[in-house]
Amino acid sequence: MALGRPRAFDMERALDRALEVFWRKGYEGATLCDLTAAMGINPPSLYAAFGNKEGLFRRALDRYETLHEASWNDALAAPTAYEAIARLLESTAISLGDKRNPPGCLMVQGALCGGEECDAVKQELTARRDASVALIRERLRRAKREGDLPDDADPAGLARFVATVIHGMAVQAAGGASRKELERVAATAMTAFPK
Amino acid sequence: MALGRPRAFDMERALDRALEVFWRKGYEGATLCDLTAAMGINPPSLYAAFGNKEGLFRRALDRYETLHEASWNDALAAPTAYEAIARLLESTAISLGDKRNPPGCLMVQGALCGGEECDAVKQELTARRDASVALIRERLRRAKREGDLPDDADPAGLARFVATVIHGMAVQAAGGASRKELERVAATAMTAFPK
DNA sequence: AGGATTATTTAGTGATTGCTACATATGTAT
DNA sequence: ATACATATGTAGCAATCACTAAATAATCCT
Repeated sequence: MALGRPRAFDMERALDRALEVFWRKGYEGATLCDLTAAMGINPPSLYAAFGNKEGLFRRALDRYETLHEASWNDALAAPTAYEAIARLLESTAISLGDKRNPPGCLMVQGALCGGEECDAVKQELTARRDASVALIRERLRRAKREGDLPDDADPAGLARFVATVIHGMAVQAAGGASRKELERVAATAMTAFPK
Repeated sequence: MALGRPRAFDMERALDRALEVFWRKGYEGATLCDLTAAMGINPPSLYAAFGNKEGLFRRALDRYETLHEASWNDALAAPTAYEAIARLLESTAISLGDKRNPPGCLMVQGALCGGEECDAVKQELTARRDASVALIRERLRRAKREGDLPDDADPAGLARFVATVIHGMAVQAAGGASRKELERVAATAMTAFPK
């Protein structure tokens, strides 16, 4: 067992509460007071466990990605590229339309812009969004090798289009769009996808 | 002429500077210190002219919309719905890809989320984004009446799809996407549009 | 039992936030 | 000239920001 006095709060549970706050208010809008209140701990405990606000945010980002990893993997594991992207957009609509979650997407609204003190966080989010574009692109490249996409298809361009639709759906959801509306957007987007 | 001591700064010029700051940092991230420095005035002048930070932001929003009004009107005035949307997406790509502007779109990143003190601003932005969806929808309804869109076309759904792509492009642009990449996204989106 | 190590609570820190009181400056109306 | 009305610069307001010093509490190891 670890040395010293044991931690009195549950890390994962506290992280989930912090995630909820960041998701709802963004990096800049989430105050330490909000965070400690939601997590049920005092500032020194937060700093001992996570370093600082930015460290906590990065951990919350990891947690957020973990929560969505399974549905992304499931979607991209579909036999054809078309089906993979269709499932990806559908699961995005379901997740963004779920009113049990805060509205919108942490990867988008966590820090699209802001004061200089959140430049690093802004960069981190951009990098993670780009990583998800790369994930889609690789799936489409594979599809092209497997003859599943036409030879003249452009995996990079299509991947960016799909990501654009996903991020646009996140903006719609932040503005209160329903699951049905998001699913309709997803279905329309799929008509742009080579079959 | 107006009574009292005349204003020593140019309102429009000052508003443009404020717009630039809000555009780059968002409503929450823009401090009054940033704003007064950029506008070249002291806080009391700002408050006398604009009421408070939120009032200044709303004026900056008006100015932002004015700047984009012409290209929106031009695009939607195209003879066919297809061409109207194509032009709309193209001009969006050009505007968002113009490195002389701050990255991204004020309507999106101005306040997607944030602390409670910016709830009103968040609502205002949502309302204005919804208004632009309505603008597109009305153009598509007209197209349907004119036989320019198939009878089974869904103007509301298509309008929301187009808005979703535009807002997604704004997120890409905030992350540094180039004009070319945005134009490619726009072109791909158009393949989902009935011709 | 006693020392070492880590967590927690309390109570703050200096810096920055949006905003304003007050005195002064600059214009018009009479 | 005097009164009135509005704008400006100086200086600073209370509140909140992210963060921490210091004392105490709870565990392990010897």
